[in-house]
Amino acid sequence: MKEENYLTTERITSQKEVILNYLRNTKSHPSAQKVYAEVKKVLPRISQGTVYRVLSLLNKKGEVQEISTRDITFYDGDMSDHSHFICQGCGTVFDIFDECSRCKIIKEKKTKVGKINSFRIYFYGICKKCKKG
Amino acid sequence: MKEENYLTTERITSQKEVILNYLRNTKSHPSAQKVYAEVKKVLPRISQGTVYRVLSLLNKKGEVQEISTRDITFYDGDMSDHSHFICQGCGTVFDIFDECSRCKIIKEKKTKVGKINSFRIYFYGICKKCKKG
DNA sequence: GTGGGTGCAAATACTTTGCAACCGA
DNA sequence: TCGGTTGCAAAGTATTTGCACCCAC
Repeated sequence: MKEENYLTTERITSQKEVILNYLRNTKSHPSAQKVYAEVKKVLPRISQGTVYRVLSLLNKKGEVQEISTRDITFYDGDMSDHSHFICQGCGTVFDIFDECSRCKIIKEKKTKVGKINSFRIYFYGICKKCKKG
Repeated sequence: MKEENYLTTERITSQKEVILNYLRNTKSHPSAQKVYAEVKKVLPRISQGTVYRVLSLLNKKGEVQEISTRDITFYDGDMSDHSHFICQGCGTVFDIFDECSRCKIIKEKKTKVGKINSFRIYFYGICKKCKKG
């Protein structure tokens, strides 16, 4: 009758280290496929399955965050307090460090959804570049 | 040399009408699969492809809106000004009519992303129910 | 040595698309 | 009639998973 995380010790492997290191040192928001391609340069034998499993694990641990768009899930190694703007045209993810005080209040107060201690804010729209073209 | 929407007239079909009617008259946020299942009760011969195509069309025309989560894209026939809260635990989409004045300002002013006339706001977190369980 | 992690490949699941038939204007 | 739309089925794509082997502790 094993519960989640019951009596298990997480093991540190080079795969995890390389993936986390890559996400911490990029300012882009790579997809799992992109992470796979990049990490493969360092660890040629790594598999897609491992990349997806490690990314999921890191997300659950709060070491990285997932940014899910219509088609692809992107990953961000920057866990500082910021929001994201996702362009519905080209799918690009932009960081928004411009903090919203009203949203800060919502974060700490009751909402119709219930009491929420922390959540992420996403903006969906059309970016400057796509608006032109 | 046909451009997008160049010299084409949109045709009104029962498929479109039934799908739009269904989305306008539900307060839930059904997935394409759910729309397919429900509409099939009225139009037994409708196909998944048609449902996806019509939903995509209605979204482009601004008659309904897509709400994309990690796994599934949901559809909302309510185009009034409101935001969404998406539970990362159970995937449920909640409406948030609690307007954020600061975000309203961002909507109309320049941001680091560029000048944005309209966009949607999404909150990702854990809902009350999932927090308990 | 033990059991969590990994590589590999097959399987999922949602969504898209090619094509011939269909039908609204 | 004309060409946008549909049904059907196959294909596409991101992601997940079963399993035997591997290796960090």
